[in-house]
Amino acid sequence: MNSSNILELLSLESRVAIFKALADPARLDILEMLSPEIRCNCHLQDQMDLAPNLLSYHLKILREAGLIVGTKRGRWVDYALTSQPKDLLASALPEGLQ
Amino acid sequence: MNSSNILELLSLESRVAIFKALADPARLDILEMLSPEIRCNCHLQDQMDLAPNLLSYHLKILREAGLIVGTKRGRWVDYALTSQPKDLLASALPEGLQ
DNA sequence: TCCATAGTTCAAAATGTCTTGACATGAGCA
DNA sequence: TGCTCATGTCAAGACATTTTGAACTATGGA
Repeated sequence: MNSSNILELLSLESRVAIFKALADPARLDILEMLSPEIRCNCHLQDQMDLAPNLLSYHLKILREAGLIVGTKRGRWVDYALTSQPKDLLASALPEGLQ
Repeated sequence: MNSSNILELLSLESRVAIFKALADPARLDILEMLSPEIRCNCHLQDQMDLAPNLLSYHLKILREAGLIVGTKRGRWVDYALTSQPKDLLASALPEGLQ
């Protein structure tokens, strides 16, 4: 499926949610840490100097936008970029910017 | 100049401003109208059902993010996408999403 | 010059997002 | 069971953005 097909499936709301998720320094930092590899919440916590509940809040926004996924592992949660973040993003962009 | 070089030049602030600019339905609409061609403010005005001052506000945010440029033509202003919106956007993204 | 029009700017109210602190949940271990 | 730790949820306040209405600037034409 190419990105113009996905585009028709993404609502304006979802597209806006994706850009809102990206529009915050803390969340850009989180995505950069997740870019090379999967990270547990605890690792992000160590790196970021954010209250734990605030980190949770930012991770939730990224999750709801579809950019990351979290999987439980015992008491911890591992976060990773979703499998096609590039496609998702391309679908969210206006045509001329793809 | 490739996008990783541009990335080093873009401040975190500018990167966030780009995504904030994209994180609004009205502004995504505007960008889509500008994607195929240059449009005068008056044309956008006709299509968008926004108060003129509100349209001005949204155009300003897009301008300040570096996504569009406006050039005066008599009483009107023509708006267009900047020449490298794709590169700009790629520079603003976290590595794994480029 | 005077007027009408296209567009912008400003201040204030309405709305939305972020941050904080207190509390809840659920897994592991004694 | 009872305790601790990692994470998440909730409500309230702090802060930022959007929207509104009024006033302003600049251009073209009578």
